[in-house]
Amino acid sequence: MEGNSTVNDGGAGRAAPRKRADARRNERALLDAAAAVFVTSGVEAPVRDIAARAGVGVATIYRHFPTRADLIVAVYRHQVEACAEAGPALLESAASPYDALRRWIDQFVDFLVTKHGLAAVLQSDNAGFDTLHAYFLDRLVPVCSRLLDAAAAAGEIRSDLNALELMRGVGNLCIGADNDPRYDARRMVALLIAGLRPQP
Amino acid sequence: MEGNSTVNDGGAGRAAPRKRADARRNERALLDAAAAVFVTSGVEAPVRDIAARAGVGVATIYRHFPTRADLIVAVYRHQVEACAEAGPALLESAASPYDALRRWIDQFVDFLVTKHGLAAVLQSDNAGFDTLHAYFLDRLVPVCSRLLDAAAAAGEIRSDLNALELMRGVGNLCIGADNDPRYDARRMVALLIAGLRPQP
DNA sequence: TACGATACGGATCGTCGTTCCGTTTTGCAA
DNA sequence: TTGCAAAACGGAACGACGATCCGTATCGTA
Repeated sequence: MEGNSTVNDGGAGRAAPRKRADARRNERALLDAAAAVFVTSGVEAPVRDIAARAGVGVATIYRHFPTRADLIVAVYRHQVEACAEAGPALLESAASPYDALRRWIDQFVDFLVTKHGLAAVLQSDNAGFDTLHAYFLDRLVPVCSRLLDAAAAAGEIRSDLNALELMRGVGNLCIGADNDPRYDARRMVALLIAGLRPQP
Repeated sequence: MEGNSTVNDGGAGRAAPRKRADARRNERALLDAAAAVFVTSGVEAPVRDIAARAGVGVATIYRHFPTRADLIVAVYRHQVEACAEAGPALLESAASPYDALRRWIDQFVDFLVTKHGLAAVLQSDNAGFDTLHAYFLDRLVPVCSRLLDAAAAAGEIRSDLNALELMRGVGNLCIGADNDPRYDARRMVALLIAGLRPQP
């Protein structure tokens, strides 16, 4: 678990051309800088700020992460993976499939609301963010779908539900959850999840 | 119901200084142009586009509508008012308070999803949009609150609900409802409203 | 018709994303 | 160690945009 983080090391693929030392150093510096700047200024922080924090020129950022989406994905990949892997685990440990679903969504919400502006950008129709969109959806929708199916099979929720739609709904509810103490995204998400139950 | 649309005509106030003819003409032209451009390019369309469409210079836009929020409010004021007034009406005509609430939310959602990018900007933490935020909330939250209270009094929904939070939740769910046929905001909102019912 | 106030329009400034290009660094081989 | 080509770098430069400034044109009135 090391080496060229973003692209290489698919495992089997031919020729890992092995990047230069300064390139690897800068990529690491950029990831650290981006993570730090994201915390204080949000995921839409100016490119120049991130470059400055990392002590590199702006072009270097584009060389390593062609779009902002690539940078964001790289920064949060670990946490997204953790969330994805938590799905099956919860399904085993929780009292019921519905409970597993509820807890998993909670975890996802916890992740989102602590990332300044991530939820907002996650649904941006801005082309160039569709990579980000795609990554999150590809990784998490199947997990959510499994949980949904299990809960539906147990008769705990309605069966006409679509995982992608639910994930987007939850993501949307998390937008602006920071910077306004009057709005509690967790409570709204809880309401949405409560709405999944079979209607009387 | 005419005259200086944005500021004057509060009714009682001293001296409606009566703006110049060209000023009134331009304000009207700007409102029409903005409405048209918002439809095609969304509410975040470049200021220059709107000015060009109206046949005026950019400064004129800022003279009449200091912030973009002012322009958006002016363009949609009628429809927001209509929505606000529909609340009490529905409460009388609907079969039950919960039904009135459901229909009112539906109407609000219909309004939001047909306005390119309005829902997104409605929760933007960007200062300068807080005028917009404030207008929508001031006008609609009390209406929603009445509906909520009525439904709660009838025992149709839980009573621990907050109108502001609900409005923001609904607004958030409407973000990105256009430009992605896989996401149906109406369905998610319906789920959220279903979640309002007293839990078993 | 003349004049002051009002409003106008486009030039201008600062910010930001993105690209371009001359320079520096690195890895490797002689 | 030294030489060199490929790889990577950094900052200048460009275009889009929001916002402001200022010289000019227009309107209402005396």
